Amino acid sequence: MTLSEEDYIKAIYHLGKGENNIVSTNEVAEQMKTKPSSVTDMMKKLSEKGVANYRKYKGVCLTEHGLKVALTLVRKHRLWEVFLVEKLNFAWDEVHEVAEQLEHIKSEKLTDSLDKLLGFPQVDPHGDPIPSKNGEFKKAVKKLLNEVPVGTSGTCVGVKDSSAPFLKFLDKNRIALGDTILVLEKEEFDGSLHIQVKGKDIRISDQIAANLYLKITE
Amino acid sequence: MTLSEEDYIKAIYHLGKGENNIVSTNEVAEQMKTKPSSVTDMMKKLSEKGVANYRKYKGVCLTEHGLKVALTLVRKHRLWEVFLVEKLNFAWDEVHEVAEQLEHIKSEKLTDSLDKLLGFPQVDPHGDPIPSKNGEFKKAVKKLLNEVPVGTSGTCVGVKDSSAPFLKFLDKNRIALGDTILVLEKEEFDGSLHIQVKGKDIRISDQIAANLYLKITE
DNA sequence: ATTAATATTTAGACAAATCTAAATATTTGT
DNA sequence: ACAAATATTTAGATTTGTCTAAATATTAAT
Repeated sequence: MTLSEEDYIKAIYHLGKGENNIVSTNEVAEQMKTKPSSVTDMMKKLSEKGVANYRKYKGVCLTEHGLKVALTLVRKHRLWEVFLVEKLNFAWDEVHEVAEQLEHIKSEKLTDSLDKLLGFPQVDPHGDPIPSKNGEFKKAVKKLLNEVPVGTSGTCVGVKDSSAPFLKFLDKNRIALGDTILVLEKEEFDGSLHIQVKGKDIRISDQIAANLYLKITE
Repeated sequence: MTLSEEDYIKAIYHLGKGENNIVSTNEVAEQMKTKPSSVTDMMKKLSEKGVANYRKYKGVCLTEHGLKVALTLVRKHRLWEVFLVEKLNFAWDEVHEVAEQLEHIKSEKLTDSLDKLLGFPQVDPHGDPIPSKNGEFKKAVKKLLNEVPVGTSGTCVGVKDSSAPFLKFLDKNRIALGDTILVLEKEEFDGSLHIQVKGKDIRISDQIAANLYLKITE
């Protein structure tokens, strides 16, 4: 599998939202930052190789085999992201570009050893689940912190309100993007929450919780 | 710099034995497993890019800039080899192929963080020195263990006698390829040695020492 | 149901990296 | 110093992945 072929497979996978939906030539072209005519050529090639089902004017989706390739790429990408953050102290938002390169390294032994070194992580630094060696993995959804039930654990991935006061609050309470948050308790009276972040217990109001996005794997 | 260009630069570097000697088209072709005509084309390109000095029929060597590129590649290759052995428990002889891929990853931050994670190693698992960030590095030489002075430390990289009894002796004494050996003392009378391997002190005869290759950085 | 707008494909060209075969230069042996 | 052997380059072709422009198919709108 060529570097370029792998990139197209990943594009089809991601545009299909992990559901392997049929995606259009133009969608792929936009994602890959190429022209539709280039996509048509590549779709024919991927079809011949048995990794994609392509029908003229109808769009393309992955075959069973293509899906396996895509999941392996996603697995490698996310494992490397964990490595960069956990072992090399990269920041949350610095890992993507390098992981795009590292995901193409071909060595099953390398991938599995890395998985082991990292303690078989379930999610990457963006809270997205990491496919297992045999390609199974959970779906992730993004929800506001005040909408999840008690006992839920997830990764903090964004804010709804990005005003200075709110961001200052988060900073003061040591809540940062990429942190894992566990909901310990919810106060019925005012909807305030008791949560755990980086091993510390804190209490936050419903308003705060209504402005924090969590990514949770179901 | 293209993947292919980088491979040619490394080939020129290695054929020049780290001395940046002029190397011939045919030598490069053999090393790269391509045809001489392909090499000619690439040499012209590398010359135009300012990384090599190529003169028709005369051969090629690297420019100052090309040498820098080569040393960066060697640095990355060897750091990844250390990573694979130290962190992922790869064996001595399993690392090369994967490192060939990893050395092309472009991220200065990644390289330097890796260097730090590994504790700024001086040599790779084959005993070859690792260039520093700014391109300085020591040369390594291969010598028989009985020929080095007391106090010398090096990496065990091979055997002269590969008979079963000798290999069995090494195994019994826990001496393996890739191990670091330090010469503590030499007995003048019979030339026997007192050495340290993996934290253990052992004594070996001159005959044993005369059949073990050590790689030492001067 | 036709036309207009949009999406997709085809045809032909290009750059990178390679190859083969032929031409040319250099080196070696006498 | 000259012929033979060897090394190197040139010319022209091929593959991969891309592009533009033109042709064709699909979809949407009246």
